[in-house]
This record gives sequence, C-alpha cells and structure tokens, in this order.
Amino acid sequence: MSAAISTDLKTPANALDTEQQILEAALIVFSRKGRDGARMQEIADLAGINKALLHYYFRSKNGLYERVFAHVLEKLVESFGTRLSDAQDFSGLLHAVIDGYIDFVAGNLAVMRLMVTEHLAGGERIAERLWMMMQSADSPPRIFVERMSQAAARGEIRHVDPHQTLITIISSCVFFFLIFPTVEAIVPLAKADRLAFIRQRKKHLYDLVSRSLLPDTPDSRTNPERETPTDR
Amino acid sequence: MSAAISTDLKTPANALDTEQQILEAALIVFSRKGRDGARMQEIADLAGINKALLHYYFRSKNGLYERVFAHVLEKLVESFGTRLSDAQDFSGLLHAVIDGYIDFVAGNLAVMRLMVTEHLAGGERIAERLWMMMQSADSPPRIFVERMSQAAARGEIRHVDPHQTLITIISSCVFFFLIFPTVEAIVPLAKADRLAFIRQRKKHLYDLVSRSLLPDTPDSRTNPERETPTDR
DNA sequence: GTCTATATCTCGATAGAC
DNA sequence: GTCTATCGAGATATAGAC
Repeated sequence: MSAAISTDLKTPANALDTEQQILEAALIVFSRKGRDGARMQEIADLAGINKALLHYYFRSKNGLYERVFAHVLEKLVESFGTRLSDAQDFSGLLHAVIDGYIDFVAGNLAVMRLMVTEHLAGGERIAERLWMMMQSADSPPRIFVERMSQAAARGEIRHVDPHQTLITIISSCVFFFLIFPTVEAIVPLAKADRLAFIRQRKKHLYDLVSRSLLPDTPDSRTNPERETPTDR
Repeated sequence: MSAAISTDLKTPANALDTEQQILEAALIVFSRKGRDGARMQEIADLAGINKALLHYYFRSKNGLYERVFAHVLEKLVESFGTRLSDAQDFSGLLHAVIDGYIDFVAGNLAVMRLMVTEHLAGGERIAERLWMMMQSADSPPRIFVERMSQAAARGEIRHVDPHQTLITIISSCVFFFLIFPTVEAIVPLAKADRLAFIRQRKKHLYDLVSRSLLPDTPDSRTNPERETPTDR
C-alpha cells in the first residue's frame, strides 16, 4: 500500500526480511552458545549481512537477545495453545501431547535449545513468565492434569499423579533431541535413520504411558473408584 | 611427608587445595555459561583467588576447560561403572538404574549441566569419546540392553525395545533437574519440597516403567512375584 | 538500509613484586 | 604460590560514506 509514485531514490528494500533473517540467525547462535558466548560477528555472518546492521535494527546485543527470547516465547505459546482441546478421550489426548511435543521440537530445535540455555543460566526469566501463564486455567499443563484426573475418576485409567506423568512425557519427548549425539552413540537406529527412530519413539512413548495407566482390573467396568494408591 | 625442617621461607601452601578449588569453581561457571560464555574473572571470584592464579595452574582458559571436561568424564565413568552388576532380577536392575541416575545427578548437577552445554555446542567431543566407551561390552547401556533382553526372553517382562526404554529412563531421570525452574512452575510439590518431589519421582518412574513391561497374561504363574511395585 | 572504518571497552594472558 | 598492574587481542558499539 501507499503505492503512489514513490519518487524517493533510496531503496526502502526488504526491511522486514532483513530483520527476520537476523532474528533467525540470532536464535540459532544464541541457542548454541548462550547469551554471553554468542558473537555478533557469527550472527551477522549467518544472516549474510554486516555486523553494523545488527546494531541498526537492534540497539545492542542484549536488546537483540531480548527480542529473540520474546519471539521464542511467542512461538511456544502459540504452538501449545491450541492442541490439547480437541482430543476426545484420554488416549487421544496422550497421542496429541506426545506427537505434538515431538513434532514441535523436531521442527524448532533452536527454540528448545534456547530454553535450555536460559535454564542453564539460571532460568529466572523463564520461571517468572511461566508462573503467570500457569495461573490461567487453560494453560496446557493445567488442561493435561485436569483431563488426566477426570479420566482416572471415570475409571478410564489408573490413578497416577498427573504432574509426574506430565514431567515424564515432556522429558521423554524433548531430552533425546538435546543429547542426540549421545543417543546416536547408544542407539544404532538413531544414527542410521533419524526419522525412523523418531517415529519409533512416538509409538514407544505412547505404549509406555498408556500401558502403565491401564486399570488394575481389566474386567472392572462401571466402577469409577480408585483401587491403587494415587502415589502422591 | 617430607617433614624435615623446611627452612624455606616461601610458603609452599596448599597447592592441591587451590587447584581443586579452581576446578570446582570452573566446573560450576563453565556448566552454566558454556566454554565461551564463561569468564575467567567469575571463576577466580568463585574460587576466592586471583585471576592470575588461574593461568599459573592452567595455562589458558581452554586448558582449564579441557581439564574440567576430562575430570567430569572421569566422574561419570567411575559413577556408572559399578552400579548395574549386582542387581539380581530386572526389577532390581530397574531400581538401581533409576535411583542411581537420579542420585548421581542430584549430587552432581554441574556435571550434568556441563554435559548439556557440550551438547549445545555441538557435542562432537562427547560423541567421539562415548563411541569408544560404548564399544566395550560392559558399558552400562549395553549391560542394561542385554539384561532387559534376557528378562524378556525369560518371560519376566514384555518384549519392548530396550534402547527406547533406556532413553526414556535417562530422560526422565535427568531432564527435570535441568528445567527445574519450569518444573516448579508446573508442579506445586517441586517448589514446596524438592526432596519429597524427587522421592516421589523415583517411585513414579519405577512404577511407570515396570507396569508398562508387565507381561500381557497376568495369570501366568511360575514367575516369582515381580509385578507390584515394591515401592522402596 | 547497508556498508567500511574506527572508537571504546572487556577479557584473556603476561610481567614482575612480594 | 599469590598478588597487582598492564599489555594486547578481540568483542561490542558508533560514525559516516554511499
């Protein structure tokens, strides 16, 4: 818009593209080296632009980092905000959570890595913002915990601590990406065919969790009450 | 030793103590900031000595890092070298692995963090050395895989991919320490009573894995009781 | 908007007194 | 062995041409 005739000789150029390119490059470098370890030169090289442009778009290294971090939080929120709602039963929810987490991390490795470096550096920034998000009743963790409790009350699954289960699922979906070189050294398939390994991993995780949640008395229908201690 | 009279006025002082103090401080700083992000000044401050002493004991920053990394690998090897052998049945092995991993990480958080920063920085150094260790038939992962396969052949547990199971166990024992600020935001107990949460976590993990491995036919006799978690 | 050149500062490393 | 003082490389940040 604002087509007009545009008599200016200056090339307005692709400002948004450049800014976006910088952000992506910065995310990658920051996620591998951390805020202090990252070098502006490396970011500039990866973005295919000059070092001075970094300061033109973002005033300082710290400013750039803040923007990257905020951008990452957005991606996380928008990604997990709309995934858990539509599953019908708990089995469907479990599939959605496992596949959703693994697919997201597989497609956003740098995002995951930046979260980890933030935790290594102390994690206060994350804890602070997470705490606020978690207060909302429709935060993904709360939804999961709530629906798992309901499924247990219904007798669909055993009574098992939903928080512990959630931590286990997240860990199992994320950590192996983080230590993939180690995984490759241990698991032949991971080195030979990464995608096959990931597919196998989804199935393994679903089987693991759903089997562990099978009610103790497979023939007991219509009895919603608990039998096993809720280990909490 | 070398008591003699020691006529020298120079105080030979506690060289070993200082070196050790430096190594510990360096481990902590490197593990949180990474090799490039760490500052020699910060290490010196944490060790309670002067910056110049770092270069006196270890020639360069890189030399210091290499020593720290080598030291960490030693601790890992010696810790996991002698833990899996003595368990009788697979249930015992499972307990040993879970408790062993969690206790080790709980007592050596910086060691775990340094391994993670190495992975973030690329992980070649780790992959390289791990690969060699893994060739040995008595490496912990191989032992676990082997014993799990045997237990399955014996009918003690279901046939489930031992590699995937191992990755899940490691992830579930380690990752929550790494992202503890996030865990605290999700799990009330983790914030309120860290040790209680860790104890609960051990039990949860053992129950999760052992239940998921229960043979399909629950009425099959001839097997010494193993199903109900002995919640230790 | 994008570049080159340069100023400013931080950090790793060394010299030398004690 | 441990410190203070300082050098020099390399990093962030700015100035100014195009």
